[in-house]
Amino acid sequence: MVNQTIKSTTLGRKKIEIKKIDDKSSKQVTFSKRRGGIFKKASEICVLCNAQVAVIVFCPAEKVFCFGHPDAETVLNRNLNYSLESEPVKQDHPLSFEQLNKEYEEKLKVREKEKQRLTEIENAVKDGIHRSWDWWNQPIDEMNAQELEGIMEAMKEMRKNLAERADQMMRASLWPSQSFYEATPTSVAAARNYGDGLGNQFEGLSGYGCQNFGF
Amino acid sequence: MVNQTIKSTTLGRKKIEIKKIDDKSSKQVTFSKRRGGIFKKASEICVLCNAQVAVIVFCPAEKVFCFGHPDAETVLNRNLNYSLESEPVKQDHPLSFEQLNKEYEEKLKVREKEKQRLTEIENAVKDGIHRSWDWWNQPIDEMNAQELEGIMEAMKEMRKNLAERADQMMRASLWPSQSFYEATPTSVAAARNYGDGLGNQFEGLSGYGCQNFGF
DNA sequence: ATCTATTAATAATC
DNA sequence: TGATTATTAATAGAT
Repeated sequence: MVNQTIKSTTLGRKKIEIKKIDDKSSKQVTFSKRRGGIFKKASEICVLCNAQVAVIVFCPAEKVFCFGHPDAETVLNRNLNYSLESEPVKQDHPLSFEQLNKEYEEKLKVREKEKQRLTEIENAVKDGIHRSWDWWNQPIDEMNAQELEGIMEAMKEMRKNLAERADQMMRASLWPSQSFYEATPTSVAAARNYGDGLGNQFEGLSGYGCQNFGF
Repeated sequence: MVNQTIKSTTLGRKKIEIKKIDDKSSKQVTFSKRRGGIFKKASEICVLCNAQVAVIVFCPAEKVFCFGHPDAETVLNRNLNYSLESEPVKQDHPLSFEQLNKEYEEKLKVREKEKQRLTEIENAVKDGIHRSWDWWNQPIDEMNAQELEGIMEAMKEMRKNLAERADQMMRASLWPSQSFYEATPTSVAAARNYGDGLGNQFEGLSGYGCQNFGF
C-alpha cells in the first residue's frame, strides 16, 4: 500500500490571459485583490508625485468603491450621487469623508503592523535556527567533506524545524502583547506612531477617501 | 596585465519609501510610469472582472489623464469640465470617447504583442540554459558531489543576499522578550497590503478611454 | 484569509 | 524618451 506524502507545494502564481473570468468566485476574488492593488497604487502616486487621483471601481451587482485625493474625490462623490440616480445611492451610514478617511487609513495601518510583525517573527525564527549552528559565518569555500556532512545534517534539521515550528510560532504565542488585537485606543495609537516614522504613505496630503455604497 | 571585466551592472530597482519626490525630473518620470501602470491595471480589472472603473490622474504642473469605462468616464469627464472650471479645459481635439478608446486599446495591444514576440525569441535562445537547482527541496541524503557544489554556490549566494539583513535579523532574534514597538525601531519594512473584505459579483462592460487635456 | 511560486511593475542607470 | 536590468511588489492558484 503506497502512501506517498505529497508535498502540498502550493503552486504559485501563474501567467494569466487578460480576459473575462467566468467563474464567479474567482472573479470576485480577483476583483477584490486587484481593486486593493489599484487603490494602493493610486495612493502611492499621490504621495510620490504630489498628484491628484480619483478612482471609482464598481460592479452593478456589487458595491462602489471610491478612492481619491480630496478634491477629485469630492468631485467624484458628487458625481456618483448625481449620475447613478437611476439606482439611487443608499448610504446606510451618512459618514463624512473625513471620518471614512480616518477609518480607512487606520485599517490600513493596523494591517500593515500585523503583517510586519509576522515578518519579524519569521525572521526571528529563521535567525534563531541558523544561529544554532553558525554555518552562516563559515568560509564556505574551504569546507571539507566532513564539514559538508555537518552542513547537510544542519540543513535537514533546519528544514525540519522550520516545517514543524515556523507556522505555529509565527501565528501565535510568542507575541509580546495580546493587546494589539484588542486594539485599545492606546495600542492603535502606538502602532500609528510607530509607523509614522517610516512608512506613512499619506504624508504631505490632506487626506484620502475610500468609500463604498450599497445600492 | 590586469584587465578586470567591469560588469557595468546597471543596478536595478531598489526599494523606495513612499514619500514625496523632490527632484522634478525624477518625479516626472515616476509619475509617467506609474500613471501608465495604474491605467493598465484599471483596464485589466475591467476585462477580468467585468468591472467598471474610472480614474483621473493629474498633477497641477502637468496634464490631466483620464481612464475609464464609458459610463463612469463620461461622468468623470463631465465632472472635470465642471469642477475644474477655474482653469477651463481645452480639448484640442474633440475626439469621441469611442475613438479614444479604440486608439488606446490598440496601442496597448500592439505593444504587448511586440513584447511577446521578443520574449519568445529570447526564450528560444535561453531555453537550453536555465537550470536553476532547487537545493532546498532536494532530498539531502542523496546529494552527490556535484550537487554539493551547487549547494555551496547556493549558500554563498544566499549569504550574500542576506548579508545586509543579518544585523536586523540578529536583533529580531533577541526579540520575543521585549515590546514589539521598542524592539525594532527602524525596520518598518515592506508589508504594505490593503487586503480587505468584499462582496460579490458583477456584470456588463464595454470599452475604455484614455484621455488627456492640456490646461 | 493565508501562503508560495511566479509574473508584473518599476527604480536606477545609461 | 526609450531601453536595460536588478529587485521589489503584486498576485494566481491552492488551502
